[in-house]
Amino acid sequence: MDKRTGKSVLLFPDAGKKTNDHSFPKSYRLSKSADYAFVFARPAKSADGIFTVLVRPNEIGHARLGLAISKKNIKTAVARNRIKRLIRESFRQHLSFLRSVDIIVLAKRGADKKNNQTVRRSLQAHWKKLVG
RNA sequence: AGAGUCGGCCAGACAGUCGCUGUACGAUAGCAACGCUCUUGUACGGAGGAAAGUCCGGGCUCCACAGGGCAAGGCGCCAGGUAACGCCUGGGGGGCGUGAGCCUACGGAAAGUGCCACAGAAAACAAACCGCCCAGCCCCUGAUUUUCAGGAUCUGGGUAAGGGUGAAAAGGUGCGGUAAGAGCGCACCGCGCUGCCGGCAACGGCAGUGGCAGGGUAAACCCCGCCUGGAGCAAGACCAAAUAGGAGAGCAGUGGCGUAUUGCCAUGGCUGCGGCCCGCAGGGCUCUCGGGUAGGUCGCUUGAGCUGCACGGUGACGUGCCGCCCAGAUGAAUGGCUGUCCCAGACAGAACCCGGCUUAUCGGCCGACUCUUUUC
Repeated sequence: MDKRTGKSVLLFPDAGKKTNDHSFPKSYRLSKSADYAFVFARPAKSADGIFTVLVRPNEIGHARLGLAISKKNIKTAVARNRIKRLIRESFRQHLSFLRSVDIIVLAKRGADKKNNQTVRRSLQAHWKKLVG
């Protein structure tokens, strides 16, 4: 695989460098059922064969991420963990690009069959479509 | 060298970089009585052998509980280990394998009940299809008749050797015996009983004795012995906003009693209808209290713990001493990217904690042992 291809996929050339913008503390996650209900009520949607992404603007001033990876769609705990980690990582790297929105990512059946690069590209497309 | 058996161990590695999470020590800010929270720095920890299935056994928590019995469920050769077990260790019986070894729900069928397809005469207080043997009536054949010999049908009786059916048909093989047969008799094997010996025991060995009891099935009911109260960390304890609801207290004023302050009694308060009063309808505001929801804190990881050594034990394991702290998340951390290397990385993710069992699993390493072949 070409080294340049891997890096050029990122939206920001400085992604991967040490910047405060790329930390991902607990306050940047949806942690209450009320937060989830807020997004599910009036979401903007974006979907492909891997994920369904729901977005709703919030008043907090930064983006927050919530995950809904069902046991029904992805069987083993190991596969669910992998998908969640990839989503969080992509969210973290695009945090300065994402504005003040609450995001919920739902994984579809078969998402665990895709490799890491495919998953990353899918997520970038979702961020662009919903926020850009 | 090949094939195999048993036991133990590992679970891609390294580097750079960006993150997540816990603890410790700091820094900044906020609330400010210890302290708590936000952000942040440094250091050190951060999934498994099965974390899985949730099939057993415990700890822990709450509820229930005088004692005993019944029911229900589980377990089932013997001894030991253990907190406990359906687990483990050692031993015995049975089965498989040339062997190292492996498998084994392995108590009771002379307490009772049920079931046993098909085949077969018969599947259970035994019975007799084809047979074999004996006797009798009548008939046939042979030698002159009686008589005798042979044969056939039928009748009565004996028999369980042989045939055939079946997973299984009142032990097996052999010799004797008999009309034919039969443990009828004998020898060996099997079985039962008795005694002695070995063993804690299961059980084994030896000797004597009985001709020999009687189908299978108890992961069918059942009998015998032993065990079991129920629910689970969403257990349980604590803090506790908003809203609704509950309990209590107070709230302008007016009149009376009282020397007076205080106090006591009555009325009454707020909203709507109404100009006002009466009246009717409804309960206002403030504070306090308790229950309790969202949410939060604890439970939450120091434990039947791990390592090493010594001792006891065949072993499971136990005892003692030195040392160690080895995940604790909670919309849920342990990862992303880049590079290098190789034998190319399987199954798979902690959720209160332990002990087991079962199931999934790429490959590799170590030790002990067995069989076969070759060489010396």
